[in-house]
Amino acid sequence: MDKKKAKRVKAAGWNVGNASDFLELTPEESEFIEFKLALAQKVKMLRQEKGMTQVEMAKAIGSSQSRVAKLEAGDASVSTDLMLKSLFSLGAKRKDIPRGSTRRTTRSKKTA
Amino acid sequence: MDKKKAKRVKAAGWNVGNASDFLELTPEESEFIEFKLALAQKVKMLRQEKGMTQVEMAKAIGSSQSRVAKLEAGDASVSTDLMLKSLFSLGAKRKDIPRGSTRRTTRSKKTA
DNA sequence: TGTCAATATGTCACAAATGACATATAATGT
DNA sequence: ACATTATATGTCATTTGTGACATATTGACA
Repeated sequence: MDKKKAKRVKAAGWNVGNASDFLELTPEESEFIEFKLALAQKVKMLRQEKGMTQVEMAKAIGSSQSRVAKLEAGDASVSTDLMLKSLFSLGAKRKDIPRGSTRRTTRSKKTA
Repeated sequence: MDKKKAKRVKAAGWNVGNASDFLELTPEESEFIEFKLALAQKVKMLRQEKGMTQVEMAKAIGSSQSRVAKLEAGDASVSTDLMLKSLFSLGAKRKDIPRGSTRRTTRSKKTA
């Protein structure tokens, strides 16, 4: 069924328990998760654009490299608060907050 | 100096310590706070549009009336996560997330 | 006036997120 | 191959947010 989405979410590090659990996601849950994933991507993008390392980024927001890594991976243990603080600390404004749907930038694995 | 902003923030329930502390807010801190205030307003607006009470709203997001009240008041003890969950549970989509600046809807007090 | 529903405010035990740290795994250059 | 730097993953003690509850305030309607 909605395997595509399941894979997207799972791939981004969300612990959705098991596949059938996942399919129980309400629309608002999906909306929320996708928003967080979009935030995560944006943070990673902006940081790289600025040529910063995760360590530098961490220092900028008073956190640690490991947390930044989890943040960018879209880990469920990271709050939107931290993501937004990161975004803003990268110079983003309110209007830069992602609204469109989560875009896959990677070229999809090579069907090994 | 920036008294207008100070009043706006303070009025919304942010504990900014004292006025001089407040003036030390970095641009990203301001951006973050204003975003949260905009979220709070939007939640209140949508809920009222739907003719829901805070109690109903609370049940919808698995929380309590008091927390919803604090949320809508822009209380600093409420996370953006809860605000976003509320927004989405009210049927908002990602594109409904506020981007513009915080608008005062009230007609400004009548100069006592 | 009193009553009733909605909202606001304060507190607290519990749960969730945090930064820090260790360590593993890329990635890049020599 | 070996360094070196960047990023990923896992764990944990402390901090922060949470729902629940009591209670106060507000507003509307008789």
